Amino acid sequence: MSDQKSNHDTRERILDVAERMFMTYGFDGASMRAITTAAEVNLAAVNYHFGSKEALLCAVFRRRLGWLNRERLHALDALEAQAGGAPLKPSQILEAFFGTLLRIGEDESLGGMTFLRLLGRTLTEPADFIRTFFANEYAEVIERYKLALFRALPDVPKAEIVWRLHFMLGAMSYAIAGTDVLQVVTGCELGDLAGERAAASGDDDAALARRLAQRLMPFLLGGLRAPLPLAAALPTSAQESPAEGDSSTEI
Amino acid sequence: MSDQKSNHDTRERILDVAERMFMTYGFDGASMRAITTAAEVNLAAVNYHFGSKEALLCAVFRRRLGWLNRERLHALDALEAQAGGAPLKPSQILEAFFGTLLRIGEDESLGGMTFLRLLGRTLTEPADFIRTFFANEYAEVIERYKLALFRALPDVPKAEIVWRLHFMLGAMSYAIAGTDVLQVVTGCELGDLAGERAAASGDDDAALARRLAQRLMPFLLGGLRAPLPLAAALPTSAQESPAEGDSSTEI
DNA sequence: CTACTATTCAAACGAACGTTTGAACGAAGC
DNA sequence: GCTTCGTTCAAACGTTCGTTTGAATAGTAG
Repeated sequence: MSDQKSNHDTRERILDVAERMFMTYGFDGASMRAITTAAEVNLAAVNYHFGSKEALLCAVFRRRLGWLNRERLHALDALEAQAGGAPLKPSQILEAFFGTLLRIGEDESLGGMTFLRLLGRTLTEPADFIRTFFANEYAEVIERYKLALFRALPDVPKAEIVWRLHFMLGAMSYAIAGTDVLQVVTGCELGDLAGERAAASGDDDAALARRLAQRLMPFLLGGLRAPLPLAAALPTSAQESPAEGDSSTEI
Repeated sequence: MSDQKSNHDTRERILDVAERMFMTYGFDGASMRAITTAAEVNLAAVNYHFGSKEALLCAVFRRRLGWLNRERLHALDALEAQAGGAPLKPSQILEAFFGTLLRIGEDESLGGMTFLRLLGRTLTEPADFIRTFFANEYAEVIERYKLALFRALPDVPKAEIVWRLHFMLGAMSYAIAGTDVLQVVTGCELGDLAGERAAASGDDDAALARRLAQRLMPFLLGGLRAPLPLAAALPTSAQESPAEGDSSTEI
């Protein structure tokens, strides 16, 4: 019955199934019994190999985020080396950050759209262990990219850049998680998207990922370089907020 | 001990507490026992007044979304009446849609930031009853605004507008839900945001909501009007995709 | 063959969950 | 006063959850 399940085969099979079920049903909604049954392993296997359900979720993410964060840092290193000390272009930075992420969706061996959707969805889960896990996992990468954006946009207040980075992450997360409500909401009574998605279901998810990237990147860039809001009614932070008069057209 | 709890007082108190606890712990994470204990009502009160936990969540949203959707439709009606048949400006449409939403955050009697955060968070919950509930609740409003955007941006392919509406909803949802991971992620080692939020905690949430709106609207508008992606590698949908050459600067 | 380690398995554990029940309570109508 | 109806209450129901346990089963080295 059991073909050749080496020691690591069970672990990997659990991770694959857990990735898919956490994505579909959420962390609370995917029970250990459902996961282990679908993975055709014993109920106790998860606790034996990973320790707990929470540790399993972290393991699911660690398997993918290692590659992602490494690749993101390499991409930034390469860009900065190529620029030779000069500030990067915002479009380059976004391409390195979001393009690398979206490439996961095109490659099933990196997790594919399943992992992308899981990632986008899990970022909003309120459980504490998830929050601290992602904070630790993302800290270095975010810090590097934030500094790169600061250098790329010296005339934009740093707080504004952080806000917009926040907005961009949100737009991306929803976009990739969005088989949900929003797909239903925005897709109602419009055949175009449905038709596109139906046509894409024939292809791999890879095509959908490429299309998503092509659509998302210009949006993010447009948002990042949008005119600054008027400085009125922002009396608290008396930080660097001068000279946004003409930056509105040039940022 | 019990002051003067009229019949409706219990219902309202349950709704208030449920709103806050669903926001903090999520739908699964907030147990009936925790909710009823915090509301100082009997455990059976929820099932008596609302029928079930799922119905309670829907009631929490219905209490707020009624006002929101009505206001959104009125705002659009007013704009279109004022324009007298001419297409609206995209900024007007976004202001009517997102500005109305963000005004909730400024008014505690409309739910305040608590409800905004709950809304942003719940939109990603994978439970089926939540998806269908929001789909029904939002259908009319989204349809109206989508058509308004189509008329406002006649040179932009409709599918592209829907994508960008999707992105905007995502950016907004994350922005308002974002006490979470993203606040931690983007806030690490940057004193500005933390300082701003600390300073804002002195004020109401209203100040935070206003600041958020001021920051979010330009970002969304910039994303909506960003240059279109190149039509290359999009062979499937042979729809209206001409004339994006100069629309990149003017949309 | 034996001993040992790593893994799998069926079974059970205690806790927490959403929901139901039937009695008790209190104000209003006749 | 008595009944009626909407509401509250303590208690329990049955289910499902994540986790633990101890025996059974390979696979490997001595």
